[in-house]
Amino acid sequence: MELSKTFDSKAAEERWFQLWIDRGYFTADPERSGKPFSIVIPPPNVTGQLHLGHALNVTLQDVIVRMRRMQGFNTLWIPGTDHAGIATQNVVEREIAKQGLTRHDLGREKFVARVWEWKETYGGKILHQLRRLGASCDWSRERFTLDPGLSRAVARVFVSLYREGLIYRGHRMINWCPRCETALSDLEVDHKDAKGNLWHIRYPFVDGSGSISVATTRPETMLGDTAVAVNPDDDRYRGMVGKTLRLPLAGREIPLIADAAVEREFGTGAVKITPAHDFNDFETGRRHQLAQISVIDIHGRMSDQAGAAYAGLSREDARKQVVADLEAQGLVEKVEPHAHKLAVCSRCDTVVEPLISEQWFMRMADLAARAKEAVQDGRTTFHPKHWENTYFAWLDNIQDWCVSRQLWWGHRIPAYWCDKCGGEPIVAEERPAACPKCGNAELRQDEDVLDTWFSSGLWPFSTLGWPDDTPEMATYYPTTLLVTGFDIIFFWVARMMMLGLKCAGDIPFRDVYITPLVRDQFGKKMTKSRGNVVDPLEIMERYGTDAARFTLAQLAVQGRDLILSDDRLAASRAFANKIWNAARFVMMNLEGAPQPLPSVPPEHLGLAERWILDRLDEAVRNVTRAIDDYEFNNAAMVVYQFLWHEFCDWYIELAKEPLRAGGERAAGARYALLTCFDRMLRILHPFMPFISEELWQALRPWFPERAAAEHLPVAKWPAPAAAPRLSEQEQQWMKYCIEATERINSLRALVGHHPGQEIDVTFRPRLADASSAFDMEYQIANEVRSFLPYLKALAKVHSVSFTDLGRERDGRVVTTLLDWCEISVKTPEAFDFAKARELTAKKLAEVKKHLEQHIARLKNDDFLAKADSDTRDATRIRAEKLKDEEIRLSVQLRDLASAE
RNA sequence: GGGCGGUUAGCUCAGCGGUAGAGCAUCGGCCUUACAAGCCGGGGGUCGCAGGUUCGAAACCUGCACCGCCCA
Repeated sequence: MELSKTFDSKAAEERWFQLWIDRGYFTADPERSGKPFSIVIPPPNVTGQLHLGHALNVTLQDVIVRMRRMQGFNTLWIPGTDHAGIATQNVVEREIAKQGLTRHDLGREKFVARVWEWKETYGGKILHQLRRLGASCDWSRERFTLDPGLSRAVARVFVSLYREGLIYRGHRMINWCPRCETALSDLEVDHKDAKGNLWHIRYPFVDGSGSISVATTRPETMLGDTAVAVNPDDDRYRGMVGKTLRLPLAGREIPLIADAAVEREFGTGAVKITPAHDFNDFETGRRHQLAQISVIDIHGRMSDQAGAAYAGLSREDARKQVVADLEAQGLVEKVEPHAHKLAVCSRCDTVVEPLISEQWFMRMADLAARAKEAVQDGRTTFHPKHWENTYFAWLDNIQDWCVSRQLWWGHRIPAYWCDKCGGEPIVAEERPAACPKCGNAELRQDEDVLDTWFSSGLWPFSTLGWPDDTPEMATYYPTTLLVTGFDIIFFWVARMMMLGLKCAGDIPFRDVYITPLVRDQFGKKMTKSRGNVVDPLEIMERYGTDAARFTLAQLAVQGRDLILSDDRLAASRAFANKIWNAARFVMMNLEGAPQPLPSVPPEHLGLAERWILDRLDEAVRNVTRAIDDYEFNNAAMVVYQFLWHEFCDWYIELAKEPLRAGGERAAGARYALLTCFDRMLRILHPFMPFISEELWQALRPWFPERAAAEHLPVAKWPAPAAAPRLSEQEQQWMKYCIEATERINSLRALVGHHPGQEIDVTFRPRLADASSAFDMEYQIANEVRSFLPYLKALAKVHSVSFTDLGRERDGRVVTTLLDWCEISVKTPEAFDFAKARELTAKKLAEVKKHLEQHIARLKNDDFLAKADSDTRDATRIRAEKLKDEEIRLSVQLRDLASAE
């Protein structure tokens, strides 16, 4: 058997994912043993397309879910989508608009049927994209917020909260989107920077005693003014408060009032009050019992109350007309450019109109207080923790939530009106047969639907079968973890917390991991309007899904944004290639080897074999801890470092020697190579599920410890050995071996030998050991002999010799100093002594500088008195070494000078 | 206006009280039969600025500057 020259990521992705699904590896069973570990996916919008935020979010969830599954947890990861009321309705409205139809032409029933049709055909595209990422969700449990079960949960919650008085109907000011023709919650409104004007308009006093100027960004709303307000402490208007003004164009008489909320610095210090079209003015109007005159209707057009001259005009046209009319009357004092924030619908970007309207609201104060408590007392924890501040801040300033939407796509509000007796609505899960008061059977269900987030808020338990007592609820609720972006803390996290505590009787999740935001290579947020959105599918296509996932995990640092670059992706692809080729090397050396390979007890393994197995154990410990702590970047780095720089760079090279030697030593090396690969691939699997499975399957027949599991997703997470396989002495030998190899290679490059050329090296004791130089020589020779075969192979050493300090130094050598010895290599005939002197002098200067710093520290009484003893010792030892090195470099410099 | 985060090598980022690190890029040498998507070796940083705490600060505190985000 042989591996192809390169890894075909696409073929592996298709092959393994389908097989995993077919085998049911991701299918959860609440009755199974094992500690539960459950996650619900933050449901993406059903109209959604996979973007990098999703890709990151899902990759991180998958990393942790896969590890937990391998660790033997009873794992559940539920996928699904939300129905995205406005967004989905918009999509279908646009579609039928192509045939010149509006939803009203079709009627509610037909239109909703049409939306369902669209959903069945195109909706959930994003879930297929998540599959391509390798998401190990329990796809048999896919949920949709409009599913019958989830809809039942919605109705149950609405009814019970209504009965408790937590849901009520109110006549209040709300955000209204004139294009979507629906109410919006605060969170569905975006604030954009806009360049507008500040119009200063003169309002004359009725008594003819002049006029007062008000400044406004929305002159068209003046038609609905019912007062002008100034700050009571504003000297400019002292004595005028209480007088009556004549509202231009409308002709109405309105009072000049004083209100402390007026900012004296804004405009002229006098502001017009339009209680029916501005949130602040609404409050001011209430304080002063002002009339509310609605001059703009739900279509965003001027109403009859705006006056015959303006009724029917759009807000934009009305503004032009009002300004023109005021100018004609000479009432526009000045117009100045003004930068301000514009409130727009987050779905369609239309300027939002504050309107007074009758809507359904959820009382939030109490729910919010309990949601806050749960985080304060640590039942739920945010990672990183500082996001708790954002969560608290929102809950502290919470307003009642407008939950009704004037849409057709969504959960229709379970409230029924009796037009005969016209009383309170009847709120019930099922349509009542008749009005309980008058017996009228012709009840009319409320036209509105609920905000999508109402059902999303129930997601952590409605997906588990709530309100029924299901085994899923019993086993998996509260869920373990929610992984989401910070922008969703209000939408999901807070509302899930409130509703989970209220309805399911417990927190919805124990941990909340807030992912970084993915930015483009210039550090800009990716937005459609900027056009800098990167398609993750394209990235997966170009670099392979494994590389894309690995890159995202590697860059996922807590508390910092993530900048994705091609360089990083290419590096991950190179990593996959490296693993692939390491496997090819192993395969090459398996010719004729028995399947499975015989197990070799540690005491029969060579030094290098036991060393790499110990190092792997350390890597396993570190990667496990990092994932436990949601440090995905560190986890990925541990795997990368081990695989590439320990296993490939060192162990594979070390193994070549025993493999060549054959016999028992080769068997030991093969054992170590295969055992490493088995475990390495297991810890790689959460990050790179496909290549790991591909190689695991290829090598599996030879694994000395044949796994019970047939495939990696259900293979056991490796457990490190209880004790290290190397003694301390042996650990030191390996350290010396690696160090000596690096130094000799460095010397080889310095003297200009060809990389492949074998060289002779001399070991001698350090100058500092001069007092016992002879013993030292003996000891060093012993140390080196314990790893000499490795050294010869790795550092391409032809012969080694040992000498004590007593013997004459040959001037034509270059030397390097280690903790335990110095190593010299002869210089060739053609050697650039001047350059070598320059380098040595530079190094010497550096060493001197460091040495002086250390000496100064050791002479400092404060340091000696206050630093702890470990630090003092370390400083002393370091100073000795520096001194040693200083002498050695000086000697070398002198030698180089005399040798030429 | 309130708040949060960031500022470390050319780029992307670790480190968060005791010798400044990684990956990529760069430079020199190697096609050494696992891998040129590679191997070996090297160069490169007064850790945003200014104060303070400390024997000692990239790290802790304060202020400032700039960048980004959230909320009003």
